[in-house]
Amino acid sequence: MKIEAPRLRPAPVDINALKTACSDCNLREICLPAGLSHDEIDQLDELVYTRIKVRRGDALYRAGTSFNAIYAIRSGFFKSRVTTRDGREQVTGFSMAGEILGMDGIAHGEYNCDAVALEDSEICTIPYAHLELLAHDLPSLQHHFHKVMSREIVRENGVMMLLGVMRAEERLAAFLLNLSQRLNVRGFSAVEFNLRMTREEIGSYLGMKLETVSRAFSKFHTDQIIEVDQKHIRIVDIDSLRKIYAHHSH
Amino acid sequence: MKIEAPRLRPAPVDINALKTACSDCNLREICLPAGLSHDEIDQLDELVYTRIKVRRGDALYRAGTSFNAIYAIRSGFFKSRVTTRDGREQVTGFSMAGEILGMDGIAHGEYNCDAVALEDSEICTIPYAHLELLAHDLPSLQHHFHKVMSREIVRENGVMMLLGVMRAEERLAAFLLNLSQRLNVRGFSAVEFNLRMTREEIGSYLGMKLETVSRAFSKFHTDQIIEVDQKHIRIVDIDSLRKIYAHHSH
DNA sequence: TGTTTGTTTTGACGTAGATCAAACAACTCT
DNA sequence: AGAGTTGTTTGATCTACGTCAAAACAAACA
Repeated sequence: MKIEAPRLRPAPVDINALKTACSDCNLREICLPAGLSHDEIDQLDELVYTRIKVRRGDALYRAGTSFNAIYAIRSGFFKSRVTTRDGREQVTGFSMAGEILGMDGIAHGEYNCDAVALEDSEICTIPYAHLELLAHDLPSLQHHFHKVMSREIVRENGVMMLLGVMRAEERLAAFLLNLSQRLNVRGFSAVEFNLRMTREEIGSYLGMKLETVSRAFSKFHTDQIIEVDQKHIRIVDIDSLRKIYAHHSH
Repeated sequence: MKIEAPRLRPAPVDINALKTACSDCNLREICLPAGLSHDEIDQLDELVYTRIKVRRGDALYRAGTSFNAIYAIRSGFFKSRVTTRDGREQVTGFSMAGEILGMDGIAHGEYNCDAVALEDSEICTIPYAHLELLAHDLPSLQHHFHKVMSREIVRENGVMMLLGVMRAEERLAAFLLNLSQRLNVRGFSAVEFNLRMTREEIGSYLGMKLETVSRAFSKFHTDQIIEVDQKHIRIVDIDSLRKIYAHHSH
């Protein structure tokens, strides 16, 4: 029997539950409002007036559709992916509550990726034109938005490192440590969680085949570094995981 | 791998030669001023008051040093790289005239990469604090700066695709086509150019070993797709190159 | 001009991870 | 509850690319 990892999110059913403003949102320290004053967040509330639900498997937006908003994840989990003509997908990232999606659309006026929900999710829509106007009035918002974009650049640098120089087990260790850290920031356990994505999606993200992902999981299990039961992961020996990640040797 | 000692910026030789303003710069349609009105570019001129030279092999900035400016390449060629503790480098990008460096520094107040000149280069320094102020007065500058950052995100998406799903020859084809296109935009030949980087640096960027890069070049040569003489490249059959790139099959 | 040092090419061989295949476990839908 | 579908694990085999080695070449320097 699998153990459910602790969750913060209560499942809101009615429409009123969705009418949560940034100022009330428990993600405000992580999300776009991070670093803004109380008054500033109040102004942001007026900007983020549309909240939508995206069901598991549905796309929040698709590559090629016209860009006019960025999105903050209020709850749920997403993958971003780019796809080739011949149908092969590269997962470019996984995103969780408090993270921003859609910044790839600013460049050319259309999104570059698909953003697909890996579980039922709630999304705050931030119309980009409004954001620009508000950023004009709130320098700290402007600055923070730059930071968010820059962080995405830095994150992608890290993925390039992963894909370019690391071996299969190092990649998976890096992936698990990254998830662990981000979940921890959000008040979840750093050592026990449920994966929201398949082995194939992990593999696509890490540039390896699903079988190789599976084998690496099994190897970590054998070495008593993690416990794996399907999507449920428990990190038993995080130091070993860090060592595998940091080693990079050879 | 050679380790370059960090150097302080060399004194510019002729201050007048360097005193080119954005408004006079032939890169203004490509660089940060792109899309700004004449008046707006004049304002930008006041912002970009420091120009420096960086000699081949020297770093414009290094990972970990504190961020306070972004840089526009006026002339020359750069690689950006991230390095692991154990000294392995991943080249995250190559940059040429009109392109912007240093946006990775906004996220955490320090640069995430080293930016190393691959030839003697001239750089326009854009103090970030000033840029934020000016962007406040010039909405179109703000918008364009967002675009530049977003483009970097999109570019990195493409590299992830390269590294994640493409095979060696596809990667090299993509690389050559990308270089060709960017050189062409700048008024250079799209089919004949000199590489500024070594096989090893290309390999690091593309996630393959220098021998594999060399073999792929030789293969293209044998197949009469390109002519290669050391760093000099002539694309003979660009359609074949595109086919190799677009194919992605298998 | 010759010596050194770094870069590129090419060949022979090894291997991490891909591919193929099969059994199984877990969801979905009726 | 049962049938179909999708995801996961594991084994056997294959291969694209890495590794090692050596020679040719080019650039840097004395």
